[in-house]
Amino acid sequence: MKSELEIEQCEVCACTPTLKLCKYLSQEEIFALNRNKREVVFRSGEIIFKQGTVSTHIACIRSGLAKAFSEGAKGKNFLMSILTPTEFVGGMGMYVDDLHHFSVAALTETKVCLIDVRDFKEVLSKNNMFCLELIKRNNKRAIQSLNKTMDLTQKNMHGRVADAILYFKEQIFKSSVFDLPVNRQEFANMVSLTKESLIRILKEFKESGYIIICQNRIEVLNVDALKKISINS
Amino acid sequence: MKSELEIEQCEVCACTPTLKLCKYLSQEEIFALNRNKREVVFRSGEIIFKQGTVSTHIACIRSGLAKAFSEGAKGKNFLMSILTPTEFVGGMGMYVDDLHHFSVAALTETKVCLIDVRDFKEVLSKNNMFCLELIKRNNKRAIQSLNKTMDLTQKNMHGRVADAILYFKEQIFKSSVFDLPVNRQEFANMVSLTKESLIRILKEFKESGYIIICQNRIEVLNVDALKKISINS
DNA sequence: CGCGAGCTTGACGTTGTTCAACTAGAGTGG
DNA sequence: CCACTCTAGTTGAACAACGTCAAGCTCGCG
Repeated sequence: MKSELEIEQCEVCACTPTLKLCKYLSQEEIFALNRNKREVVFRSGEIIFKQGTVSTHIACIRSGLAKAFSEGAKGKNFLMSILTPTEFVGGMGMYVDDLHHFSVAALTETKVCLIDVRDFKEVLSKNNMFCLELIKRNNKRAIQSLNKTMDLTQKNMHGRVADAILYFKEQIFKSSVFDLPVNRQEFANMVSLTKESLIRILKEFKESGYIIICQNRIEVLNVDALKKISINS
Repeated sequence: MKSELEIEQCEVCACTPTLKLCKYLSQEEIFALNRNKREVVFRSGEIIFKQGTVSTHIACIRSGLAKAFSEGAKGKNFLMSILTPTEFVGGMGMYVDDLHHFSVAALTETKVCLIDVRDFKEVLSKNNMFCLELIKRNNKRAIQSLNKTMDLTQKNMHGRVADAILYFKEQIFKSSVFDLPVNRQEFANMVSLTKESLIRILKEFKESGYIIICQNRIEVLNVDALKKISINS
């Protein structure tokens, strides 16, 4: 059984201001989402959702970092996004085939809340504002996804790598210095490159003085140069 | 004023079985959607929605063919999909920024119903099942979009062109013989290639006996070969 | 100390683009 | 009816971008 305190924390999880999905939920509905909820800690590297399996839960990242990635043919993976705390994930197959269409794995030790998709659907079916919030969130993701597809298909290597560095700096870590949570191969998978090409470009950026890179630590020195490369590529 | 007959037709437009978005709408709600609806015919080439403009309407394709395309930097366009009758389009910016995030243009003479997005939102805000149907449809599109991104970033030219031919054959025209509704440049934009590369590959497929191509008419002779190319690329 | 995984580098090969030239067909005006 | 032009399509040669392969490196760890 969960203690009162744990339920309190879980409300925070489901209703954090940055997510806003749940701002219109009643106490009763929050309780419904919490009913079968499991709080689980995944170690670095562990799979949270596996592409192709039945989607029984929605996950909310409580702490740590995770990656969402699509497993393509011949082991070619595409890293779609880095998931940070308070992000929801899962549910792309909801009302379609109830399958996971991509995989999610922990990049660091990651605590997630797993909400039963049936509870989620029940609240959706009764709370209209909750539906509208979900539509809004899905639309935001669709826009991002379209932009990413445009970038991947139209920009050259340099532009894509610059974009990824800026993504880590501005979206994920909100700091000019950060430790990459992915290895070179995974980084390359983010920008649809081979690891060799990625390494060469990181080296170029380093030699041009745009970044300092030492092991997995990156410091961005010249944001403007990277943005210029991103735009002109 | 619309005649009774026109309203009848419009109900068909909004509630056609293949769309299913409206199967849970009451007469009153259908009337609400129809209230400010405009039925408009666009000539081939005309813009229906322009990327970056305010999204005031949802369009439903009644007849003809249209293309949804994202306008990238330096005039590089990406043709996202061909829209056929009963498809809904627009609304990606709904509840986000109310802008169009891609353009839509008629490929042939195309009749569309333009539904005021405020009416659409009003029905959404009152009809839960309608919301759920929209979520379902958006999820389907998200899955397709993800698959397309994977194809574009991981398959080689031959695979992408084979996919596009099969897309026309199986999804759009449901026939082995069809007239391309796009020119070579637009076809190339679908598969993220230059028109020269596309032309060379079509020629190869022709010389291999997989297709007959004469002007804009394509006949698919060897589906299995194309599917094999698609998978192995 | 040796081992192994991830990282880095260089040489080379392939893929796909660019550029320029040419062709075919459709419209246009004399 | 014939030039003329304009656009879309096609082709080839040169080129750039990116991937592949193989080798060597680094560093943590047993």
